[in-house]
Amino acid sequence: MDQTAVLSNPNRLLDSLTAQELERFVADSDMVDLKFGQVLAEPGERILHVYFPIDCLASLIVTLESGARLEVSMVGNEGMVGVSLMLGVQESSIQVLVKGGGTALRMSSACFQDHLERSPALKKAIKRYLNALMSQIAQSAACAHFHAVEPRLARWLLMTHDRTQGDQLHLTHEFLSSMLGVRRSGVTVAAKALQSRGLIGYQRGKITVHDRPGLEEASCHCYVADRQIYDRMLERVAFS
Amino acid sequence: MDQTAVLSNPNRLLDSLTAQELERFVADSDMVDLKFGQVLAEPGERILHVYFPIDCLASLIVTLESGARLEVSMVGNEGMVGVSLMLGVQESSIQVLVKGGGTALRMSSACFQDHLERSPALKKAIKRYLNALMSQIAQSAACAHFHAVEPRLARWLLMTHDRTQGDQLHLTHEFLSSMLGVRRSGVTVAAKALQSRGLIGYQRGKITVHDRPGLEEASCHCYVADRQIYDRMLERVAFS
DNA sequence: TAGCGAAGGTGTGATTGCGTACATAAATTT
DNA sequence: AAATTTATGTACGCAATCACACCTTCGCTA
Repeated sequence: MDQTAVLSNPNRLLDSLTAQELERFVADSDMVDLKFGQVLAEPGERILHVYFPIDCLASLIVTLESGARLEVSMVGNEGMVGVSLMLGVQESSIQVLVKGGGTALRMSSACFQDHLERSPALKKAIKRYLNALMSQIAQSAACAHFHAVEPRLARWLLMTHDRTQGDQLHLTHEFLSSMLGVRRSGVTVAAKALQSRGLIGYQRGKITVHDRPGLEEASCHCYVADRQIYDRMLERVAFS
Repeated sequence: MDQTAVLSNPNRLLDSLTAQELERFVADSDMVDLKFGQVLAEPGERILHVYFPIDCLASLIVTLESGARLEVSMVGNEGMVGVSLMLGVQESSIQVLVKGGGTALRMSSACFQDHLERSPALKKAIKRYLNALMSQIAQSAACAHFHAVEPRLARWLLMTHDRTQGDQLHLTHEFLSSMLGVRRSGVTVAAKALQSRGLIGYQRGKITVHDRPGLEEASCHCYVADRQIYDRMLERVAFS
């Protein structure tokens, strides 16, 4: 993706920037290619860069002292990595992992903070995003606690699908299990159930979404709730 | 509690304010008495006031469409209710319930936003609080998902105890069950287990903490993790 | 002081997900 | 082509929790 493409279809948090602001923003950032598995932030470590996903996808993951892991949110081109800088906090409190390779705009922390001060539109967008993110994490907390693996898997696939181009996702059961916080074989069972109903197909780390409406049916209401959170956020940015 | 007492021992988010700032802040707010069960915010509804607990305690609660409820965070005098205003969002995304009666400083939303603009120290403190809150919600998500009822109950009691004066807590099993997101009888069993080990005592809605170190032993590591989150936040406020 | 409602104790069977273990199968390397 | 690694399928016993139900006890109020 070249500069032109970015300027015409950037990260959605940048939608409300004026052409000038956007141009400056892009000029001050690098277009980077992020690979699956890359770690963008580690709890307790300093945030050196912020990332605005364009067509990549990242996960926010909590790790307990037992080693158990759970994804609490995902970030696609509706969001950014490194929000806490906007709160004046230089260290990440959570791990951020690339789970879908692709491009992102990367900017140094200092530069980002500078842009925040200069552009009220950017600041406003990021603020709203932060609010959405928090709501979403809270929703995920309840979802992970109350809902069964199968609907959660369906939800997760939908959310991932929404944030990705194409219907193919590079995801092993092993990986999914650490996102959902369940055993690998638990994922296998749930995935088979979805597959047997024709909703998805998969083979060795490649999941294909076949029937979105069916998946929505199979997922918990949290999928809809979640979409609403981000839709409302983006609406407001647009109208403000 | 009178004005003088408040000025000498206010909510901890106000610690870093200068005497002048604090005086103005208090002058612009009301001292209110909050009762158990009072609702301070409802998802989707407008935030009319913000609250800075002095010796009361509130819960942030997510309710799913099924009616299932889960507490994702609690707010004592280390925090505030209505943070999203600092992000320019006027509606609460979560329910806030008073679970420990007491006093709080209440201020109108508009006035609060005004103070935020005027006082960099206040703004800084609230920002850091927001960051802590988000980390804490994420931690709670993993905790609720992975940990058993008994350690979670122990953790919950400790956290509540930390934010309350005295060792007596007004809490029925029914209420606890909706905080932890489990059945009422599940709480009964867990509470009995803690009681039989001499860690707590209770009778008809009154829980007494007998052995804090013992409770810490019985709770999951999340209690410590959580304390660290807020300790770090307050440290930084002090040094900044 | 009788009655009522709220709070707590207990039990039973069903279900979900865990821990573990082992088997198969597809890709990758040698 | 053989060996190895990675990914997936499956099974079994166990533990936690659920859903439901019923009983007891305490404290308030009429």
